[in-house]
Amino acid sequence: MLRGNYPARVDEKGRLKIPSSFLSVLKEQYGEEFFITSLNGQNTRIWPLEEWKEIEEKLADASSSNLARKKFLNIVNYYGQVVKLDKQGRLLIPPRVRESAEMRGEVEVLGHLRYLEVWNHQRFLDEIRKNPLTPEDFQSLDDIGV
Amino acid sequence: MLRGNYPARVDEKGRLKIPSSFLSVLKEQYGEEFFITSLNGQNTRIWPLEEWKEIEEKLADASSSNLARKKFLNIVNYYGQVVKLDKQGRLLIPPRVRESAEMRGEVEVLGHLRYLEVWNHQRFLDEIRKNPLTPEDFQSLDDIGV
DNA sequence: CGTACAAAGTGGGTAAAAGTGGTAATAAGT
DNA sequence: ACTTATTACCACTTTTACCCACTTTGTACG
Repeated sequence: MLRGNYPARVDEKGRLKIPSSFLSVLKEQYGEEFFITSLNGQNTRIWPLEEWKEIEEKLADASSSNLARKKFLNIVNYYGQVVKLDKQGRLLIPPRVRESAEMRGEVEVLGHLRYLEVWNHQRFLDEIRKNPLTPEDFQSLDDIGV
Repeated sequence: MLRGNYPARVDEKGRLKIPSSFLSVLKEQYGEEFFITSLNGQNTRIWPLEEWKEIEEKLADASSSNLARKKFLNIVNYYGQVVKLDKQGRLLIPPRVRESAEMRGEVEVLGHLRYLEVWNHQRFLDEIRKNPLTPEDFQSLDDIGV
């Protein structure tokens, strides 16, 4: 499982070094292949290919007339590419995502259990400042039992 | 399986270079022949001929009075042609499709597991801009289990 | 507290592959 | 038979993936 947050950087060639704490888990539990995409152009999602295949299967089962499904596939497919790790444990961020999600320089790599989410550092800061946890959120979390 | 998106271009002769990541899969898993058509005149579908034959068989089983089947065959046959890869891994887009789906200059080649979908770059952008994922969509995807 | 060793992270060069455009040859149509 | 259109082939340019080497950071031990 992928947890926590590690800073990292994307070099000029668009390569993202996966922090070694994530890397060891990923290599061991999954393979060397990943599906890199974005749901909104704001940040990047990195799924181990195996996890992504499961999602594909679930989507295949859903009605093909489901509008949300169609949109989701369009967007995710638009940004997405299958990428392999290089020997130094880096992933090449596809150009589309790189540009749209501003994947250069300092970034944050967040573990979301089955996938990683990558944010431009500055954008991430702005985001959490704009959206602090509200009393309603705490209520909602409380309901779940957290 | 065909996944993700690679930009490509259609040259003045109407030839589409299949991005090499797709090409290797296609050549290996299928042959050199493809059925190129469109379902709506807006974008292009490229089926490996083998996959297309399977679809034809399914259609053959369906009742010949089925109206949807009739319409589908009409449209698909109107646009469709069988095309072979050239030595450089390019496919000549049939003129009708080329014109109707605006297959010139920059295009997006999207992997849909068993076939490819090709969009005019600008048209595709307009499409996803018009249809962003809403909170309701996320709810709906959540229901599917994604 | 400092030094040395190991691990993690960074940068860049190069060979191979991918992409592009053009030309020649063949076929088709008038 | 000549012109035009189509298909196949060839050669050049650009890009990318891979590999190697250096730098920095963290850690352990003297």
